[in-house]
Amino acid sequence: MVGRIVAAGRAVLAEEGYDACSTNRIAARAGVSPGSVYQYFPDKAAIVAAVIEGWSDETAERVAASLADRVGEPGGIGMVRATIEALLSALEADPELLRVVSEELPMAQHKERRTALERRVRELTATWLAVRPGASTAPDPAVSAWVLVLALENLAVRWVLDSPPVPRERLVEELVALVTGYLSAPRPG
Amino acid sequence: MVGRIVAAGRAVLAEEGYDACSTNRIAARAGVSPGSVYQYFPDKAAIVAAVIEGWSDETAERVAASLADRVGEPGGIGMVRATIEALLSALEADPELLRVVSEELPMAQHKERRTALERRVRELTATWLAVRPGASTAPDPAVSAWVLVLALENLAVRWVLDSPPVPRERLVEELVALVTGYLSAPRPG
DNA sequence: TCCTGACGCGAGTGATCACTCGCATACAAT
DNA sequence: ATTGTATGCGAGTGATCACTCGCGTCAGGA
Repeated sequence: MVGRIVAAGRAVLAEEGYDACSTNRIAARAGVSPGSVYQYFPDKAAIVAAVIEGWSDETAERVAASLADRVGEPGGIGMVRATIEALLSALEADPELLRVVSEELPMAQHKERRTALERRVRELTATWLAVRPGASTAPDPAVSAWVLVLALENLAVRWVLDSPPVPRERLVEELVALVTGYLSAPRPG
Repeated sequence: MVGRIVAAGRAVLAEEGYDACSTNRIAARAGVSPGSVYQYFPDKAAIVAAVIEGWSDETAERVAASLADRVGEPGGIGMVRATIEALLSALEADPELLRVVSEELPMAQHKERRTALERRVRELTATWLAVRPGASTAPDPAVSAWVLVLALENLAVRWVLDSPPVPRERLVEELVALVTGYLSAPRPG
């Protein structure tokens, strides 16, 4: 029952957008009455939160799995490319919901949930940066991870949502160049 | 009178957030009656649009001026750094409004206005990339500009809004490294 | 002084929507 | 059969808010 409501919420959000996502609409979509919804959720925000949590977990899992599996491996360009591919695939899985989450939802309520995803990926990235060959000469991995994750996140999201005239392969090459270039850039220190 | 309303709208948006930004509140803040507002604006969205337009123009002007003045100059690291500084300064000018614009406003209505800002900066960047020394060996300037602008935009915005523990000087160094590293990264082609 | 019309006023209106409450139903225990 | 309970129902409610409309007010011209 909870599952049905969350699934309906997700469907309504993805298909009709946040503005059209009223509690009655979710209930109708789930095939239950508006009253029943409130036996399982305290308010509308909780339903939306559950939808976002589900999507966020799915997305994070895909990216994190790709990173976590290889944190100990000899770092190389293959690792970078594989992670970028994983990120793109994860975001491409449900573009409509991605659009709602990143463009329509009032961020105030869901900021923490979204940053949790980012933080998880960032920590994995920092770990990988720290153990990678040549790490001793590099600056603070936490800062580098922050830069890389935010840069890649925005580029990947915008590519999926705005579909600019850049083929996917080309995008991957650009992102790989961005990461490797940044990591090997000369520093003033 | 129009100016007063727009100024009030901007103040309410920046100080109280989008949710609290009702037409009556804007009117009260402007010291006029709700009815009077509708002699100058067709609806609430128009007021918000005017506020965003003003902020967007200010912001774009600062960044574009810094870029446009130097498009013909011998490109170098100084140019990159100066532009990044200009971007940061522009976004730091009104952090509260930046927060509302990038986190609270329903993007659906204002997407075009926001992308106009990005497009303007992107085109200037593409021009600079095309005439810069070594441009002939580089790939499509439009693609590179797209990558750079979106990456820098997100990093700058998040730095201003989330104030991570990275000093401003350090951030500038990281962003310069990101740009120079990307532009000098080896390509498969 | 009187007229006039444009400007601004603010209580009111209609619609929307999150949320509630009393009822029906189905099922379990006796 | 009868009672008790939990589950779902859906019309209703109260609050919010964008927007309107009829009135007062105060210019400036005669």
